[in-house]
Amino acid sequence: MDAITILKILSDQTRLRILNLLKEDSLCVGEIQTLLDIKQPNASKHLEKLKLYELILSKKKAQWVYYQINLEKFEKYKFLKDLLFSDIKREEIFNIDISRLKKYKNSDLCCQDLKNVGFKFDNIKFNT
Amino acid sequence: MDAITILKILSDQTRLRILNLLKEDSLCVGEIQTLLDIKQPNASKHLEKLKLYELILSKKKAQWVYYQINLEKFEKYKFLKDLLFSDIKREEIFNIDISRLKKYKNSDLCCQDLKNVGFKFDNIKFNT
DNA sequence: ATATTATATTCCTAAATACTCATATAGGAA
DNA sequence: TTCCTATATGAGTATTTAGGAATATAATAT
Repeated sequence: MDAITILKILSDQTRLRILNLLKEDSLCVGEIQTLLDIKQPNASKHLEKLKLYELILSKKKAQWVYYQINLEKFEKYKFLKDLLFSDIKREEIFNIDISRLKKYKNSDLCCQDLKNVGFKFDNIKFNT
Repeated sequence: MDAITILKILSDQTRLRILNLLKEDSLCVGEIQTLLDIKQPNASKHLEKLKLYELILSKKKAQWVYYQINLEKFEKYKFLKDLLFSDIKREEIFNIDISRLKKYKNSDLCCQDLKNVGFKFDNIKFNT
């Protein structure tokens, strides 16, 4: 696995948004799909690619598949840390995604609820 | 200019090889073309792209155009430093390119000579 | 069993892009 | 001027790839 391959994987906005979320927390496909407001097959395919090149790991729990960052890769390729934990923080889209993630985590919604709410999520007021 | 754009620019082996050379020294098109053993229009186009996104700067001297790293970008995007000065050093192709560059710099060849020698450069013994 | 939900996969299309060849531009030398 | 060299640009091609729609697989629930 060389640097070029990793750069190619990263140079897609959807995948970078996914990694940006996963660096905060482990998430299942449906959560990612809703938080980023993308189609399910699209989310699944990007996750497959990220997993194929070992940037993320997966764990199946019942019918859900949870994905998480693979810290090993982040230790090997040092540029990944600066990129995800520092450089992209200046860009709005990644901050918005994190806000939505935090709003979700602070709510009492579960994965299924979130999927039902969909991208109307932003307009919901929570009592937490 | 966002991180994705920069990642797209970097996720091409030829461009990364060019940046790898330029991080060592300022070079003209013909030198890059020969050191990397690629066609002239190809070198020119990659350099144009790197320049368009301000990863490199150019300076014209007579009929030669010299390109150099744009350090400003490397200050702004911290991941660039780790990538170029640390992560890719583990990969053979980038080390070979640097070796050829050093061999050239230690010789008394100039840009024109190098172009004439072409990729037979590797077999030449220098008396320096 | 059937129904429902979560995720993955297949097929297709549209867009992006790296490369080559041929040519154009621009500068220097004779 | 003409010739030669350095670099840039244009046209054409081939490959890659992100995304959507439809479908398949897998697990749970009733």
